[in-house]
Amino acid sequence: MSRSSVIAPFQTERHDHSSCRRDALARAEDICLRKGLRLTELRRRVLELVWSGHEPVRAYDLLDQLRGERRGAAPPTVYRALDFLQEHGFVHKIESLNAYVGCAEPADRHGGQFLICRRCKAVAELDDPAIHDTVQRRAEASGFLVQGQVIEVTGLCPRCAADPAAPQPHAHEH
Amino acid sequence: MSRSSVIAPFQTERHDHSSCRRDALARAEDICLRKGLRLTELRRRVLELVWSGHEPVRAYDLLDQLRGERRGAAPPTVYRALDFLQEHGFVHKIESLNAYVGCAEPADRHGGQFLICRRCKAVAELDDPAIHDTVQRRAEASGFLVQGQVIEVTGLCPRCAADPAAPQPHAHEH
DNA sequence: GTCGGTGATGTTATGGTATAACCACAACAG
DNA sequence: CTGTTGTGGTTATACCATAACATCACCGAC
Ligand SMILES: [Zn+2]
Ligand SMILES: [Zn+2]
Ligand SMILES: [Zn+2]
Ligand SMILES: [Zn+2]
Repeated sequence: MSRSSVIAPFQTERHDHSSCRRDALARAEDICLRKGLRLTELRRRVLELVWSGHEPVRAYDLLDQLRGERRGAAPPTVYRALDFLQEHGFVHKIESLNAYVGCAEPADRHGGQFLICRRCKAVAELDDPAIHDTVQRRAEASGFLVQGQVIEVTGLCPRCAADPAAPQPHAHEH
Repeated sequence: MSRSSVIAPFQTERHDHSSCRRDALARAEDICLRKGLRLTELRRRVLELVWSGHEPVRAYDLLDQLRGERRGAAPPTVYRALDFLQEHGFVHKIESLNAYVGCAEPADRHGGQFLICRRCKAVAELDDPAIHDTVQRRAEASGFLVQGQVIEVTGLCPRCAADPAAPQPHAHEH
């Protein structure tokens, strides 16, 4: 058996998410220290907010939260922090949702493959070589030079598929 | 040899694009006739505009063109037409560009797999079973119930990869 | 020390994408 | 004729993202 390609699996309803968040921040701090990157207070806080759950977070939701904490927060505030975090692999953008999720394995650069639950909104991240290589090979078969892959699969996570009536612990409030 | 999985290949610099456009419109008219769908003047015109080239077209570019032809054109005008065309498979949305391309094989419903040239902006569409099945299998291996796939590959088309200095026949004017 | 460069953030404004809500009207079935 | 449905007009607003310039902290050169 090779290692699982699931690098951020769907979570059980009552997992200890504070440890997810803590681990992600610790990893980011470690990587920035080793690479000489500046994980400033703002960038650290935005990463922490993105890790408030396993659902993609929208930029203006982040902005609303920042406005409650920081004088003068504006769209560029959050987009610049997100740019930094994306550039160094700490968060991914979900193109089909215009929203952002934390990456659980930022150490190695990867495009990311995402399973997005339509019902509970949770996202799991794969880094499956079979998917990556198949896409790469079939694109090259058309003479195309591949530089990046966007792979976003929508559907139902195991829990929502099993019990469509179950509560949705992570659903956004509106 | 099985049939090629490329359903909308990259075009040569000087292909007869008016026949691409004409064929796409004829196919759409035929399908709508057989399915009892109403390809109205507006919808037909939007489809024609989307087929102005092989590059994704933005909704507000369509709107600008409609405004020159039609009194009272507004965002809902174009988005409603695009909704119809997407729903019935005549156009696809490129999520990573927020733009729309015509589909050359609208007969069978498919998510579409897109090769997007960063340089000339042209898009080729694949409908590769190997990609589709690999994504399906690997997602199911995580217990995920797949409902839709977004596959968008960015890079360089054969012509741009071969000659990075060549002119870009389809580039948008600004 | 202070000068100047660099990178991060503040600040204002704008551009780009998409939908809500309500209205008018045509086509059609009962 | 009348109610229903589908299409598009119209107005307004929400949501997503960047441009451009100002300010400030930091740090090394001198
Ligand atoms: Zn968690
Ligand atoms: Zn779910
Ligand atoms: Zn063509
Ligand atoms: Zn190209």
